Amino acid sequence: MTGGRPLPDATRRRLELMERILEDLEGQGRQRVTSRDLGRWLGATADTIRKDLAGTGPGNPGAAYEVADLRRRLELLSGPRDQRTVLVGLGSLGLALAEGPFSFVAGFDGRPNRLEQAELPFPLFPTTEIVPVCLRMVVEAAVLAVGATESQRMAERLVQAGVRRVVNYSPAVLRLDRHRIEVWERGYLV
Amino acid sequence: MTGGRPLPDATRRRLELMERILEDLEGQGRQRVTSRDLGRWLGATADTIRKDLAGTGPGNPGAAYEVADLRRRLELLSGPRDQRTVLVGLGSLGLALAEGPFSFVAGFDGRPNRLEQAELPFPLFPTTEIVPVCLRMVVEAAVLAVGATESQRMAERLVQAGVRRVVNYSPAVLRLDRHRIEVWERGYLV
DNA sequence: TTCTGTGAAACGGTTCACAGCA
DNA sequence: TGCTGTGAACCGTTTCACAGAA
Repeated sequence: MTGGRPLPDATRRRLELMERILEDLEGQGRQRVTSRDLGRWLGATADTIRKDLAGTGPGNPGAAYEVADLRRRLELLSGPRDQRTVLVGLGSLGLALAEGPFSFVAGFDGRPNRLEQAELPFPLFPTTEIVPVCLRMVVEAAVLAVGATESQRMAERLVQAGVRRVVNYSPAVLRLDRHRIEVWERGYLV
Repeated sequence: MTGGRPLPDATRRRLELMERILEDLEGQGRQRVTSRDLGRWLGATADTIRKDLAGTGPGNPGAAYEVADLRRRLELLSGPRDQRTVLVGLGSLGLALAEGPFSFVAGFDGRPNRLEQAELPFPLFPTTEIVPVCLRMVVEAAVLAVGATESQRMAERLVQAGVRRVVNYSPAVLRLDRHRIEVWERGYLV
């Protein structure tokens, strides 16, 4: 991957997960990983993993990959991972997600009392303000935690506001142009 | 797809989403959909959609697919969708998910007071009981809503109990054999 | 015209097979 | 022996091109 060769899609997905697995392994003090183990954890074969890593730098033939080393290689590829993300919906699910691993830059809810009562480390706005606020803040991603009846409308507003990625925790499927917007459906198992 | 021809993997994934989209469209009283629209909503081209549907039955060349009809076709393919699912972790996130679109057959938490206090429509057990309870109940899927430090251990217990699908809402990545277990990572955006 | 249906070609990704290093 | 690296074959999926129906 010396030049700016575009990573295959499937590879990119695996590499992103791999990065977090390596983080975890390093935190546990583990020094090496084989392509075989990585393959198991990523749902791929060892061959595929080695291909994914092809060109990112030399490994240790005969030994195994050095965790810290491998991590450094991937960091170069992945670039900055944090995205400016907003939370839409401050019900019990939304509030629970607010504590989670996301770091939100703003929150929205349609109910005025929610906006006053919630104690969150980011500014809150009514959902009618989604478009102007997201445009001003240059928001890239959104987490949707609203009811089934509102999700589609809220999602459309987010798209209108230039959001490129939506993680949908609402119980309804979103009908968005998935050629332009990346949608992750979260509500159901299947 | 007349015989029991195995559906391509990519196709199956799209069909599952499509089924829920059709449900929604029918609920809104919409009568027809084109392969082009479905493609947009599913992140594929119209060609691909038509190929996915190839052999499931006749469409209406010149007109478009009839929503109700298409839905009936897919139901035959998909079979029963509900799975026996358990919820692990009864913190704020777990409790919020308990209200959500899942229908759980049991819940687990490591803290005895949580088991007493929570008012949920399914039986609760300490996490030490995961293996026997899940085996007895023939559980197929689990939703993990515990902290980063516990998730790996809980996941391993679930696997030991025969669970085949884990939806991970914890902030840590799971290291499981994804050849055998289907894992959905939910914690992070990427 | 606008739609679906469908072989055939093209593409992308995985697996194979084997070379090379510890 | 156990590991990585990599061209080549293989296979699943998508795209193309066009036939046919409303």
